[in-house]
Amino acid sequence: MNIRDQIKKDVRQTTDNLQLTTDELEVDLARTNDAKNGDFATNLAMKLAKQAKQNPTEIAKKLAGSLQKQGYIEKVEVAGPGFVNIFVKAEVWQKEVEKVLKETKDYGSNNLGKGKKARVEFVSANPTGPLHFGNARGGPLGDTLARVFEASGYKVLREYIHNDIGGQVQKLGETIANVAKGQKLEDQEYKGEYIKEIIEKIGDFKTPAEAGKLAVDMMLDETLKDCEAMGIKFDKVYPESGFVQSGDTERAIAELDKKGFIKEKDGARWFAPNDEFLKDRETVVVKTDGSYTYFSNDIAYHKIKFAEGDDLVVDIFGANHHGHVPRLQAVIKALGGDVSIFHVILYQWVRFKKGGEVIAMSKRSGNFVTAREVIEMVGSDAVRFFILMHDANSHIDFDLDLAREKSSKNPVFYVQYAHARISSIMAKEESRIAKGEIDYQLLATDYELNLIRKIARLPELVEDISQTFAVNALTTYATELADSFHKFYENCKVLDSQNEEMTRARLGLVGATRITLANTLNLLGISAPAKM
RNA sequence: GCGCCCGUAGCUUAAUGGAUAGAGCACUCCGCUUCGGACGGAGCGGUUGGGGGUUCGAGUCCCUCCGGGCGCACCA
Repeated sequence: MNIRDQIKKDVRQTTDNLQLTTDELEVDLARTNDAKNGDFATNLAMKLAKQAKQNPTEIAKKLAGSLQKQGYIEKVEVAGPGFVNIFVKAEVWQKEVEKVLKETKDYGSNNLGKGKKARVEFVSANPTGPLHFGNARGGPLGDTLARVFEASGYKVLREYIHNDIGGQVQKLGETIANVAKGQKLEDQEYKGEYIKEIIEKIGDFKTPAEAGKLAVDMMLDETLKDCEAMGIKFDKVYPESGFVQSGDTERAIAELDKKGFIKEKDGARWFAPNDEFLKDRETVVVKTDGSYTYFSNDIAYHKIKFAEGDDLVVDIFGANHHGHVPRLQAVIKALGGDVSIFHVILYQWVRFKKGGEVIAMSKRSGNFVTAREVIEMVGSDAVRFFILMHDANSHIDFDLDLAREKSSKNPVFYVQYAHARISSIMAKEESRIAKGEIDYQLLATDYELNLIRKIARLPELVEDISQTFAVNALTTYATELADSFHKFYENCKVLDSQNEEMTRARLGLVGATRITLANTLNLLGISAPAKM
C-alpha cells in the first residue's frame, strides 16, 4: 500500500469514528503544490460541513486531531476555509528510496487490474494512403495507455481494424487502374504522388478491384511499419473483410433483428434502437444492393470485443468520428453488453504550421504531412513526447519549421538528459550502494526530500491514469521529476570523499531516480539513454 | 440549423471544483579550480476570449455571445 492509500484509509477510518458519513463522498486526497501546505491535503471537512450543516473548520480540527495520532504523520494543520494539511514524517519518504531500489522495473506498478483483461483499439487508419501525422496521434496515445494498463496488472490486447473493403477501396482501385493505363493524375479522385508509388509497389493486377485490395494491404503494412518505428506493435489486426467472410456480420445483424432492433425502410435495413434516448440514431446496416455498411462490420467487431470477457474495452478514434460513438454505445446496449466498461477516447486533429501559416490538408489533394516524414525529421522519442504532452481533447498546432530547426528544444531531451546525467555517475559508482546498509535518513535537505516525494508520486500516477486514461499527465510528471533531480544535483554533491555514508545515501537516491525516470520513460515508450 | 471539441503569458501549453493559475520556448541578467552547462538561479510576461449564473470556493460546472476546429451519408 502506498502512502496516499494509507492516508486515505486512515482519513476514512477517522470520519467513521467521528460518525461523519462519507459513504457518498470520495476521500479527496491531493498532493499539494506548496510545501507549506504539507505533503497531502484533503478538502473533506468542507464537503462534510455542507452535509452535516456544521462549521467546516470545526470538522477539520476534529479530523486533524485524530489523524495526528498516526505514527507516520509529522503534523496536521487546518488551513484556509477548512483544508486539512498533512505533513508526513521524513522517514516515510526516506524509506521509499529503498523500496524503489528493491522493486526496480516494477516500481510504479499496481494491482488494480490483476486478473483482468483490457483491450485497446487504436490507429485503425484509413488505408487509402500513407498514415497521416494527425491520425498517428492515436498511436502513442493507445500504446501508452496500454502500457499503463499493463503496469496496473491488466492483460492487454492491442488491436486494429483494417478497412480493406468498401467504396473508398473501390475508388482507389479505379484510380490506380486509370493511372496505370496512362490517364493523368489530375483527373483522378485520389491524387498525390503516392498513387504512382503504389503502382510501382503492387506490381501486376487484373482488375481495379484487385488493385484496390493490393493497395490497401500494402498501405496497412506501411502503416504498421510507421507504428513500429514509434515502438508500437499490435497483437491483432482484424481485416474488415473478415467479418463479412466469416459470417460474423450476418450473425450480428440477425441477432439485432431477432431482438427487434432492425427495421426495413426505403429498401434498406436500418439499425433502429427503440428506446427513447436512442430514437434518432437510425443507421443503415444493409444497403439496397444487399451489401453491408462499415457500421454493420463494426457491429460484428464490437460483438466480438464484448464476447471475450474483457473488463475494459477502449476505442481510440480521431474526433471526426465522434458521431460514431453514440451509435456504438447503442449497439453494445442492444447486444446486451456492459456499456460501463466501454470507453472511447477521441483525440482532436493536429494542424500544421509552416512559416506561421496553417497548412490546409486533405488526402485526396495529396497535400498532407505523413507520420513517416515527421518521425524521420525529429525521431520517435520526440514525436511520442510531443503527442503525449497534450491532452487528447486539445487541438495541437505543430510547427514544422520549429520541429525541424529546433527539435533539441523538445522537453523530451530535458528528461532524457537527466537520465543520461545519472547514468554517467552510476556507471562508475553504482557498486557502492550494494556494500551493506545505507542510512537514508541522511537525505534530509529539501532538495533531497522533494526529489523523493516526486519519485513516490509515480505509483499514484499510474493508478490514476489507469482510471482517468489521461496519459498526458505522464509527460508532465517526467518533466517535473527531471526538474527535481537537476535541482538536487545542482545543490547536493553526491560523491564526497570526506563523507562515505552521505555519498552512499545520495548514490542510492540517484539510483532510485534513474529507475523511476526509466520506468516513466518506458511507459511513454521513449528511450532512456545512458549517453546523449 | 443541430451536435462534439477547443480558446490560459508574445509562442507551445499544464492544472481529480480548492489555497498565491504551473512549466517550456523567446527575451534580460547571474553562476563552472567540484560528480555531464542539453544544467541551475533571478527577472520580464496572465482581468484563464467577453458577459451573466451556481458554489464557502470556478480556468474547471450551467446559460449566453464571440472566435477556431470537426461532425450531422445507402462513406469509412
